[in-house]
Amino acid sequence: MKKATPGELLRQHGLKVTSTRKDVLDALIMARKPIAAEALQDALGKNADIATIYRTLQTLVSKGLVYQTNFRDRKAHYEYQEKHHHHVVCTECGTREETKLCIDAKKLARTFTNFRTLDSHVLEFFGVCNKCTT
Amino acid sequence: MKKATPGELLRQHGLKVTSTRKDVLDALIMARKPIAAEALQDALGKNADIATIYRTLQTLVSKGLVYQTNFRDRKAHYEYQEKHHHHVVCTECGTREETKLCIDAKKLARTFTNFRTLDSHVLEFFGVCNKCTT
DNA sequence: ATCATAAATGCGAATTATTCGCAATTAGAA
DNA sequence: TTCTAATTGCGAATAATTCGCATTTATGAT
Repeated sequence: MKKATPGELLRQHGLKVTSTRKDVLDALIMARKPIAAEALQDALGKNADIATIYRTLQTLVSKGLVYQTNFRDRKAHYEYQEKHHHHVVCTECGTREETKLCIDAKKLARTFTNFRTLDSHVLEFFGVCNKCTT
Repeated sequence: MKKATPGELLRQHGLKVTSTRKDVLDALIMARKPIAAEALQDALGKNADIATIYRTLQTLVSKGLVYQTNFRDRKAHYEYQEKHHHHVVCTECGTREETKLCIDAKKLARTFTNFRTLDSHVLEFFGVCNKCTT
């Protein structure tokens, strides 16, 4: 199957298709990495209002289309979630890399929590990258 | 072995023992749950400056004495890390509960990342609690 | 114990990320 | 096409966190 367009993705998730939403989602897909709201605005060439961007991001996160995380740098980062994954952050230089390292939360939810189901999780690793270690 | 006092903990981690640091660490130990900087100041009876509290928290986090996380509510939460654990957050009512559900990052680091070692990780689960589900 | 010094603190002000209120616009159902 | 609820844009407001700098303090050496 070919990849869905931003508009199709929005529709599939029961969202009204507006140009801002398409633009934001498209920029997130292009970025291929976690990106903060302001950087997203830059990517959009200032064509979008920052408050609208924040509202749009909230919406996308609530639908599971976008992964929201934070790297201990006081701002939220957003990433289009094509396939689920997490990151390793270097506490020295801030470099981030993707990792497949993950946890099967859904399967373990009932054993380890009182929640019936878990919708999502945030998982980020911190360490010192090889460049900074030497 | 009996539990170390805040002062001893600080010394063990190579930190200067100051009264603010002892107070902050003590308040965190008493809290027994994640707490934001401002709430910590309240717990301290306003006796400590908020900027100092933030600096102290950074220090404690960098030494691994304190776990810093965020629950998608725009502020950082800090918790004394006596034994390692994480949380499940209800996206409806904000309730948080502890969970033992975790991942053995150190063991898996070399297989899944290019980092030699991982110092810490943030892991938080989001779902809808039983009260809000019904 | 006293001293010297680097580290930690307190204060106020500055930043910066994020949200709010409201009027104007727009997507999608009828 | 029309109607209506949802979305947007704008400006201003909040709230969390950090900064600069003068003052104080903990600790190691004398």
